[in-house]
Amino acid sequence: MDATPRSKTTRVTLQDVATEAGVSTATVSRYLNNQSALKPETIREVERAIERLGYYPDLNARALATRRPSTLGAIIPTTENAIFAEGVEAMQSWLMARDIMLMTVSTRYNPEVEFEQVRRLVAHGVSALMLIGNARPEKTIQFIRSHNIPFCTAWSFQAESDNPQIGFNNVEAAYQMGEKLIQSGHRQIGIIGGLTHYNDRATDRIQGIRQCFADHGHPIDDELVLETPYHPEDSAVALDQLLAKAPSLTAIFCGNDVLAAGALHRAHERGISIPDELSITGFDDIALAKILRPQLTTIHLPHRFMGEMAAQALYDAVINNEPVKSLEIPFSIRDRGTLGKPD
Amino acid sequence: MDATPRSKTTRVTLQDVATEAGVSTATVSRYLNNQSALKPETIREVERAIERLGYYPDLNARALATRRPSTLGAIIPTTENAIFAEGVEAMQSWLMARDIMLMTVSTRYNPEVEFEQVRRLVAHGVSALMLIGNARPEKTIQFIRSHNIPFCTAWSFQAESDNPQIGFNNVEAAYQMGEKLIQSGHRQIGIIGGLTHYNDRATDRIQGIRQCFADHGHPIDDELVLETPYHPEDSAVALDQLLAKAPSLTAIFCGNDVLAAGALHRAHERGISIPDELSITGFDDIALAKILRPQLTTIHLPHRFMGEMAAQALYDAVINNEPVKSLEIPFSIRDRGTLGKPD
DNA sequence: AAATAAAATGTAAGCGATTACAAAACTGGA
DNA sequence: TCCAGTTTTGTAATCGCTTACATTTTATTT
Repeated sequence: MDATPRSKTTRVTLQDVATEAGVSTATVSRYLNNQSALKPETIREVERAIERLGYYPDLNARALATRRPSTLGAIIPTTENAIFAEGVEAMQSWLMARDIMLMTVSTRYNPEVEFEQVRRLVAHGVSALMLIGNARPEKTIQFIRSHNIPFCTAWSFQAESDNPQIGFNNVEAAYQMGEKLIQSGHRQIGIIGGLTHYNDRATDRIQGIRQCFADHGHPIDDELVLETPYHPEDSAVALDQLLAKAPSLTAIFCGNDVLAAGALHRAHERGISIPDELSITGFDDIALAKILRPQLTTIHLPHRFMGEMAAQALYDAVINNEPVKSLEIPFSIRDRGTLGKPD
Repeated sequence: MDATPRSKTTRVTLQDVATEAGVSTATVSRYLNNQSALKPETIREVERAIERLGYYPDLNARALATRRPSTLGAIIPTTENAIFAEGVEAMQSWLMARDIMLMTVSTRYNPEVEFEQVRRLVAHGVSALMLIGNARPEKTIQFIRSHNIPFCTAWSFQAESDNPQIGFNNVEAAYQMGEKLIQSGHRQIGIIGGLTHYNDRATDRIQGIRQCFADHGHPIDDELVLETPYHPEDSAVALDQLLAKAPSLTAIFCGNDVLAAGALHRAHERGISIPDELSITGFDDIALAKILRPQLTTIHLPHRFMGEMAAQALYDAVINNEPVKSLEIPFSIRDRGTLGKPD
């Protein structure tokens, strides 16, 4: 294969290849970027030199010289929730096929960390950025804008935001789930949502479901709306609290599938039969949703698709130098086993 | 904040800052790298210039000039399995605190893709690499070695491998789970393992459990050892096959928690009571394990810890220019609800 | 065969940083 | 006041690549 062992320290450079092939660096570079015509003979010569030396280009140096996009950045709250992991992985494959690297970093839902990560990625020369959601301190977007870096937000689509967005309408989705609940006969429900601080997805979902119930004449009391971190244990505690406050609840709307799983688990522990005695709804439709018993009634989101669309939007933006186009992604309700009719 | 809006195209460079501050680029650079002493007055001048211009260094250019490590690479099979996602996230935090960027890419369990990704990351100038497991075509490690890039493998620790490894002994872990099964009275079990092709974790786990049962005089028949992709649906199918072949099985050893979840789900569908009629064991102890009913009996691995250790090992290697030190990570069995005694 | 156009290659100036080495500006002691 | 010894700062080469422009080769036309 790439035979000759080279010195410990030095790297094989374009120059080395050029010398080996008996041509100039420009010619090798042309070969690499298959631009203007080279003599077949020269091509062969260069190819052999590259082969012999085991040369591969230094992409940083290239980026420095061309100022052409070679990496994009994605900043997500966490990779632990499959919801983002899947989307980012899809983004990555899509971009990689076009020879663009995706740098992914996470923030643990902390807006200050997010700001730091933005700076870092920008310093690293990413030519575009994807962020999750629209809620964050102003300075973050300001910083991105002031550096003329194309960006989009994803996993959320809010008519009122002027960010370029590749996402779905969380309010509407929650609202529709609400209608489903009402249709099934539920009148008094509790909510276990995510922490809404700087999290528009969590905020919108709660707002959507409350709006819906209010519109139908069954407003949800403030004290039946709980916010917790996205962990099953927290959700379990929340369920207990909810049931303590209002034993007559017939359904729990959860801000995502992880919370729903936690609630479901706790309900089982308490010997509550789902969905006969209590209905539970999720949000996201992660793989987990189909493994639980009963399978989770939840809202399906095409995460991979969304990731690809985001990748494409940013790609187009940096390649064609256009503004990033927003795109609203559709969702759908997956009616499975945790939503039933109250007695 | 960083006030003055700058031209669309140009980037603020060291030179700009130098001019603005009325000093040379060397001085600004010195300020940035807080090396030799600068006059307090000069420092103030430079700071103000940086502030005014909103300057931040181009890390690629810096990397080019210094040839000092600024990014490491991690190549994992997939981010969709929480097992890797968690570990990598821990790596990342650890490194970020030391101002090193981690570039993560995934391979979808394809060794050719992995090779490609290695090349890519190397071209991108990562100064060290982490790979998952030891099983892969020789050329991959050869390539890394030939470029004098420090690396380690993780999630697997095999005495016979001469790679630097930060991982645990999969054979031994599976063996211990086997002893637990035998201790509980199981004599005839089936195995649903991952695809062993270029996957030493899957291979070792299967080997460990078989070895154990063989050692105790109850060898497991070849046809009761199935390999499937890591998806619950595949595992469900596998369970059906196993039960068709040998209805008298009293337990199923699964290669990871996802497979266990799939088997568990299918068992429920078939009305098989777990663990009374059938025991199921998992491997990894992902968050899911505690949400299932019954909670999964599985092998706990400190993923975050492993990630941090890998980060540390590579960091030490690139900073101090030492060889990467191997480290065996301990595991432990979490005995929960899916392992019972056969009738 | 000479003149001219087209094709292929080479030269050298960047890209944005760092860092030897050199020069300038201060010290303080005689 | 002058000189040696420190501090502080500047000059310019360099990292590995791309690319505008210049130059040489080759092909085409007359």
